[in-house]
Amino acid sequence: MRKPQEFQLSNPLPRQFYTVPALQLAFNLLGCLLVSRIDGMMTSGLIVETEAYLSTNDPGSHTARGQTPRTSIQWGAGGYTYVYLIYGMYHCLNIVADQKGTAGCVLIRALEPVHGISIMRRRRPTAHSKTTLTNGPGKLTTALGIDLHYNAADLTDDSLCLYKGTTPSSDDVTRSTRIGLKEGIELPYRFYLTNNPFVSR
DNA sequence: AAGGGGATTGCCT
DNA sequence: GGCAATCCCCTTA
Repeated sequence: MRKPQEFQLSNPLPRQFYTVPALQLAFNLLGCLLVSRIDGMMTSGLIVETEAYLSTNDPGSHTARGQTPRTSIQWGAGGYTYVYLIYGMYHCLNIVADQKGTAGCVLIRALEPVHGISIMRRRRPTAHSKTTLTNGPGKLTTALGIDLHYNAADLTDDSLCLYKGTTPSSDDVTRSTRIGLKEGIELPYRFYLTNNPFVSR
């Protein structure tokens, strides 16, 4: 478990970090520190689980049937958020990948809490352990205070941004199929830190 | 431990 | 009008 003071919180990751293909970004995001400065409260966590959603040849992606108002942010440059409401009550945070003109994004599925753990507990009173605070895509957005207001946010600003955290070696990363989809279930586009206790179930 | 059902709403056909 | 990249609670073993 990493302590908050171990992390350098100047110089958010730059645009060029994000303007790479979604599969590459999904891998590179593991170990990065995601910081939220929302409603005057700072919370953060290390990214331990991601899923890539591609622009084409990916029936599981929201962009599979072309551009719609909701998904239009994905055709812009990488480094913006794509936040959507799911099942009427939860939000999912994605990070747009690739250059302008190409869709593709990475779903953040789980975090290891670092900063503002007491704030996260207040936002998620049903979580009765540190693990269940952020071990799922809907849980972590609630814990960090992210909703539709933070769709299309620029991650090079600082209300939501990323910092260099730990850099896992490829030996520490497991690749598998994605979770919860009806289509594209056979594609191995999920990445997580092997044996990390904060990965979703 | 595992599985089923209900909650709830913006977006797309 | 019918989903949907989820979570939580309740039941059964």
